Amino acid sequence: MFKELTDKINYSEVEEEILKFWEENKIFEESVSSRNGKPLYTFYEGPPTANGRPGIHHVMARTLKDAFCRYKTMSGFQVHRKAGWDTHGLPVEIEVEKQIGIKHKDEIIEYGVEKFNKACRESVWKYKVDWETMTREMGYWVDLNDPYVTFHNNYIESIWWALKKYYSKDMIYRGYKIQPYCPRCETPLSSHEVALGYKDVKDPSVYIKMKLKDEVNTHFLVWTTTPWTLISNVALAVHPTIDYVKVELLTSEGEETKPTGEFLILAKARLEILKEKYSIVSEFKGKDLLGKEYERLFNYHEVKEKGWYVVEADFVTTDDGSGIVHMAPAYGEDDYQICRKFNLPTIHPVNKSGEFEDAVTDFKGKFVKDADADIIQNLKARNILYRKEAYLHSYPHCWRCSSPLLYYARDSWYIRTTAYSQRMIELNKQINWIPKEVGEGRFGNWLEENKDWALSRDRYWGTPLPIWVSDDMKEMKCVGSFEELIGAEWLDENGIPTGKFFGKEDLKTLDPHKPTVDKLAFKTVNGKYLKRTPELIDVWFDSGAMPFAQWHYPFENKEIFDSAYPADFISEGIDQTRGWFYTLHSIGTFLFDKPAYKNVLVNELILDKTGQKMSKTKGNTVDPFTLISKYGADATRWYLVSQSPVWRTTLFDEDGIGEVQRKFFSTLVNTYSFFALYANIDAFDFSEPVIPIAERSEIDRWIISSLNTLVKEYKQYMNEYDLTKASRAITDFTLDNLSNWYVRRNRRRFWKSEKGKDKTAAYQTLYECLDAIVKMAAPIAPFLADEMFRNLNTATKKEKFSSVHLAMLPEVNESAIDPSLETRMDRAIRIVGLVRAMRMKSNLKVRQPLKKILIPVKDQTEYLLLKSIEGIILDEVNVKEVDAKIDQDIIKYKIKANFRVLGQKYGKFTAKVAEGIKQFTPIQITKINTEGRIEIVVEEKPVIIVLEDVEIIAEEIKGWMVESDGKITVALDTEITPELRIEGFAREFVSRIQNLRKDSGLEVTDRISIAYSCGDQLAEALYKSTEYIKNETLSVELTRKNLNGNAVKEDINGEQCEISITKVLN
RNA sequence: GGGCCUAUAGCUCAGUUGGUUAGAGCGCACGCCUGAUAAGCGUGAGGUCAGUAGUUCAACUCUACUUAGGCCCA
Repeated sequence: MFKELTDKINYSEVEEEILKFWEENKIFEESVSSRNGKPLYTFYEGPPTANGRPGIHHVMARTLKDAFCRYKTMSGFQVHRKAGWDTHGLPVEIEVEKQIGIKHKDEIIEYGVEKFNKACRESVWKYKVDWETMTREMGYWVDLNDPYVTFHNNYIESIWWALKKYYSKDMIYRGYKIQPYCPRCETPLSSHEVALGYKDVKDPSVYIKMKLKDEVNTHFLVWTTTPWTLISNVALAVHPTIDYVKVELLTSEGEETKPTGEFLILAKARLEILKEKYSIVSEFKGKDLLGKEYERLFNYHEVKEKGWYVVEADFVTTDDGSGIVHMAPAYGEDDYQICRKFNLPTIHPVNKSGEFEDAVTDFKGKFVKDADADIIQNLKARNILYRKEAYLHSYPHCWRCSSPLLYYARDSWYIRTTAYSQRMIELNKQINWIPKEVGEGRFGNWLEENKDWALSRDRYWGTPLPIWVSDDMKEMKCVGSFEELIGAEWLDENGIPTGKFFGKEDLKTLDPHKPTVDKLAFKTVNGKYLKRTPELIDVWFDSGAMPFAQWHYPFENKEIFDSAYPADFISEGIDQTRGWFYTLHSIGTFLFDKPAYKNVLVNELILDKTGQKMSKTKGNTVDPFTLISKYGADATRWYLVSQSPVWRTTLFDEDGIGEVQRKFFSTLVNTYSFFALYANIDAFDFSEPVIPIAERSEIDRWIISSLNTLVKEYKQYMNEYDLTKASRAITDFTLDNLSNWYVRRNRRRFWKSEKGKDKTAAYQTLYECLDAIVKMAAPIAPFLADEMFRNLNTATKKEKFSSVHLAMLPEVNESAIDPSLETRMDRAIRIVGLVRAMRMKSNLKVRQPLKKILIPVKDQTEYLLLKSIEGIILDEVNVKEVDAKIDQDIIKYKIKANFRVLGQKYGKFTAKVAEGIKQFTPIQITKINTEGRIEIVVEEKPVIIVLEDVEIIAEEIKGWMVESDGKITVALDTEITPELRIEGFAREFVSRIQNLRKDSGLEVTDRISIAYSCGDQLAEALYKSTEYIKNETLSVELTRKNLNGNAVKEDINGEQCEISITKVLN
């Protein structure tokens, strides 16, 4: 027996049952183990961080991951799915700081780094339960029992191994990094934190004159909004191709202007900033200025390198300022990069509280921002201040304490990624990006502009940088495994060697985090101690190392790693382009000289339904748990992937999930229920031999052909990682082809016909369709698909698999695809539509039989085509005859140009020829139609038009009602003869009886007896159709008698009638 | 400032190598159908295919620019 489902199905309950079934029977585990020995399809899970609650975008990302892993499993691959957790980094620290009430980084030391990190280690799992619940409820199959965790010792040891690889090839170096820094909290901020605190503020905007060394009385005009950085000025930058001018300032006395002998250099496009009159002395490009030296403004510091000359930089613009940019490498990223390029000195006279050091004698001890006014005063006194005003702009502030942030050069460790960026670009070409423009554009450009990776972080909770250095930084040692720590000497709290050494037994209890590793030192041959550099590494290195670190490679699992690198598939949000996608690629390229992944599916943001970004402050976030319990995971998943291509932004509208459920899911369930209802009545269990497709009826062959076409398309889309097209194709087939055409057209075969070959064929055909749909839907809607698969399979035992997720996808049966049959059916569907439209317009309901329709056809081929679908059309539109007319005496044709053909032949002449064709007389149309060619004259030139140059469509048929869709024209005979009227009564009457049966709650197999009372005309019609009526309504008796107004009153095509039905007990 | 993406009906989206009636769903109005139907089907209203210029016999489609929005980077 097939389990009967109703459309009142509670999807969440079904899903919970399926979850239990999966868990009790270890279906996920089996879906992996049952593919032992099969080719691997490698998937890498990008580790989420579990100290934030999961949101709807996580459901999206995980649906994609899950769908393709299931798809590949059902295609015969073995797909291991190891979960992972990203557990280090600033977000965790901030969470813990809040928890224990710390505001300042230094307080962590007071609190105790050990205690602090212990708290971090626990805080990491704050929302683990939520993540696990979400993962389970949404049906994301991933092995949560054996995840990789970035703070685990094995994971960290693998990272150390990788870092030593870098180190030993001289790929790690110390440098400066310009970081946003809060002078009050004394901590650098991440870009994420910076974004939180932009405020509009007024800063001084000053133009300064910088005196050229070798031109008399000539100054560069330089603009800055941070006067305090002028102390550290080391160069000026110009754009090489921008026009610059040298001007002489003029004084005016009355009408007269006099030269002052004072010259300024600035960008030509910025002349407007000059407040007095001037005359242009000369004009030149920026590159002509390169190398020109000028006098230092402030001489507090001695430097070795050459500075104070003009360099080129392409970020210089003429949007504001003077087109000449002051360079202070310690305080700006652009400045720093340029100064590295030209080997300029770096002057950093500011302490960690943001105050000038003593060396800056005039301003020492002042907070730099507060020193601005004094510096301006100083410049003014020296007559090198040209102009000063206020400047309103958006400037970042600390999100915790509101102090203006400073951009600071800080000591930092770098990975020299620029050394192999060309190789990254080459290897990127091997990666299949979906969509490809992310790979070529966003990611490609990022690689083109690659900068060295700032690896270190001055924080506490993270993977320690395994480098030990001497106090003078001259000696270094990089540790690439925990064993290499053996022999290191323990230090006490004050950093004094204790004489105790790290031994083999210490390996067992080692916590490779701070502060433990900081207590170890290596003694060098000349007696110096190497101590660990205090920094951690960027958490992005953690996640980028997961291909090998998840396996503790190379210390263990060499074979596993070798067979599982690179990944076949990864999928994350577009925000990972410069995050995980990059770090995987960068580390992979360097260590293994291979891309880390072959296919990467990028998904875009999910916005709310008005296109606004979802955020907690706006309150427009969507809670995945609520959705899943309300609609079920299947509908949510299906909605997310089918709504819009996943690599475009999705506007999330909850109503859409309801629609998916109502339309697709309930139609599918209804179709299944219909099947189950009659299959149970007829005890169909697919035990009969499969009827060859060739021996089935045409409509069976049609749906099987369409189904195979669908399977083919589906696999193509899935192999292109296009879930949107795949899901839409399934939906369209299920709704249009299967439910609204095949099942509707074939209902009678299930409930009427005797058992036999045709009925069996119908059951087998519908079963095969359902079976295939369920399998194709399984990757996206894993619950309902499994429920239906199991229901189908329990009854038929067609497959040995206990779950659809263990089964194989249907194969495409090419020989079952019959394109001409599909075209024919498409034609029939369109004709039926046209006839329905005409019935509509003349108010003739489909139950009223009509005499005939007439369809003009061009030739014998079309005639035969039409005849082959005649039966379907007649039955569907309730008409007695299809007349396929070839003769044209009563049909008026319209002719129009076939531009596609004509355009190639005539080029510029096309429009004129087309106009000529439009003017054809009916005789000319007939001539070209019968003779295949005709000569016309266009602009006095003879032109031969052949049949392929034109399209001829019937437009009107004399005396008939006509409807056309531009290709096919159908005429309908609307006359209702007495015989047709009688038949119409009978059809209408049957319909009423069926409704009554249904309303009375009768089973479809119950027998009834009917009594009715009505006028003579209707009674006569019913009498004549007695057999038909009894047969259709399963009634044993049909009698006319006086019901005295006590029964149901009906209007049968204008005739009043009373009807009563009674169930007959057998 | 740079890179990438997007712009088609009130809303969400299709639209093939350029070819002459630009489609679907939702919503709205009206009607029909129904022993699988809380469903479905049909009809109707609703489009300067963001704008401008260009290429072409022909542009929603190709090119350039502009405008608006989004994401990323500076």
